[in-house]
Amino acid sequence: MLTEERRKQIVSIVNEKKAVTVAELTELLDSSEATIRRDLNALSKASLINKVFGGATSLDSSNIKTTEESMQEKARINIEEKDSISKYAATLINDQDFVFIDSGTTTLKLIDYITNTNAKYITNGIRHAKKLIDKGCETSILGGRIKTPTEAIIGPDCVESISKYHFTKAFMGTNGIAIDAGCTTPDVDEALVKSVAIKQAYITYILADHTKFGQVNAVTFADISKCCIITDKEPAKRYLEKSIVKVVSNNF
Amino acid sequence: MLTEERRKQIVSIVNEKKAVTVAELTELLDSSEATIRRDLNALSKASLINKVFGGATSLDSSNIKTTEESMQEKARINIEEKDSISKYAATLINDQDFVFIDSGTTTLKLIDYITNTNAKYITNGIRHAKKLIDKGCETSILGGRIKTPTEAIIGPDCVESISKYHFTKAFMGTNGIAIDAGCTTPDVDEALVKSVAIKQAYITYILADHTKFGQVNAVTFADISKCCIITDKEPAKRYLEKSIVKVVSNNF
DNA sequence: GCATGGTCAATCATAAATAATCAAAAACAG
DNA sequence: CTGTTTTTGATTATTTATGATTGACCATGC
Repeated sequence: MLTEERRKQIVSIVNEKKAVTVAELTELLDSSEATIRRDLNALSKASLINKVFGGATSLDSSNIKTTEESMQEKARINIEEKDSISKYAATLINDQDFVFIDSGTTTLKLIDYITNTNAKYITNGIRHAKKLIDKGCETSILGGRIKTPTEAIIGPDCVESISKYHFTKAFMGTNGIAIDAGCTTPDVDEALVKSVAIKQAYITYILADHTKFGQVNAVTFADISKCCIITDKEPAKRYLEKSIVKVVSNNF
Repeated sequence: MLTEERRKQIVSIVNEKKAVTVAELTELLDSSEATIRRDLNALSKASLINKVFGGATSLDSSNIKTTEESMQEKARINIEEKDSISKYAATLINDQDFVFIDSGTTTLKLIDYITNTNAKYITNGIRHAKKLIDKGCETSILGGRIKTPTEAIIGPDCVESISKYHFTKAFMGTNGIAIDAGCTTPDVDEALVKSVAIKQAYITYILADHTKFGQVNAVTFADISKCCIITDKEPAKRYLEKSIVKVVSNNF
């Protein structure tokens, strides 16, 4: 088999399986370990695959895996709940919508379930933008300083440019929801961006699993009376009185 | 058999089988290896097939010249050259620099070699931003519409926000460099962003391997007299007279 | 501590592919 | 028919790809 032909096959296999070991490739392509290793080195150098210990992974999945600890750990918590919340939220997007997607893990999950490619999307998350593009959505990104470790775009430039847009729908994550404090987050700059985005949106959806209720963080970015909350378990009655709450069953 | 006739047959065979070895062709066309090789060289030069070690592959699977090649496919061309160019360019970044990094594959490679985390960076490439962040650099991103398939951020928002910045250094990729046409790219929107970025930069470096010289694309974004060109092979003398050219040896 | 199993880069010899060169054969113009 | 050009096949040295081997490295378990 031609070298180039084999390498193309490796790229296909890696992209399809997302992750593959050297041993699997030697088996599939009937080559020696040394050859496969050389191929992986070459393909990695050409930025066509991501070489890891023991094999290779596709570039897409690697982008997600390079996330810093904090985000990874966060994502592990309440996966089931976040999944159904995201799945439901995605159904709310219609054609012609101009959608703002906030940075954060819940909203990142939301993008996985988005099927509408007729709507237009704008986000302040680097990874969110990349994911939307990969799905074939018409995507814009806000400009500004990138904050580590959440990889959210923040700062005066960001706030200024949001003000020019008018969203039909905004999907926001939050660190806490409380009656008086409203929606809160620990970072001042992120809070500012969120609050301006909400101001520019016709409808705002807050995606929050049940653990977020009662939590209060440093800065408030939204009053709960002005948002629709999408969650997985019915919260205390006082929340239902003050805000519009949609409860999504776990097996939605 | 006529030479031309045989060559046409080779093209058909290659296109049909997608990949074929020299040995197979000698068998099928009843010619010597030397003849087949000569044919492959000629057909490759005429851009009718893709010559690889051991045989040939069809063009359609690897590169379509009609549209802009996707980022992935571009990345595998001239790896060594791009490597040494990027490596050198990275050494030009000092503390206190405010650096603009253009979207594109060469500049993406550049980021791999960046060691200075004291400088501040701003880019219009999604992947570029992510990579800079992962390296621990203070990074900003321009806002605007994201263009597929290059994943560059473009549009009026983008142009407007660049104008507020003043870069000490700008690193730009290009599709072509010519004496009269200057630096050119096939996309109008990308060209606009590039030209504004250059205007806001104190020094502009154009990263271009030797294959880019003499190429002209649809839109000009820079005059070569106003940029420093970093390349891998000494170009024609007329370029040296009109612009500042730094030639980086292959094993830099 | 030591051994073990797995991965990996470096090295080597072998095999294959290639470019360069040359001479013979074919096509062609005068 | 003669001299020239083109094409071809064979031969050569050079380059490239490959598989096997070695020792290094690291985590795991004894």
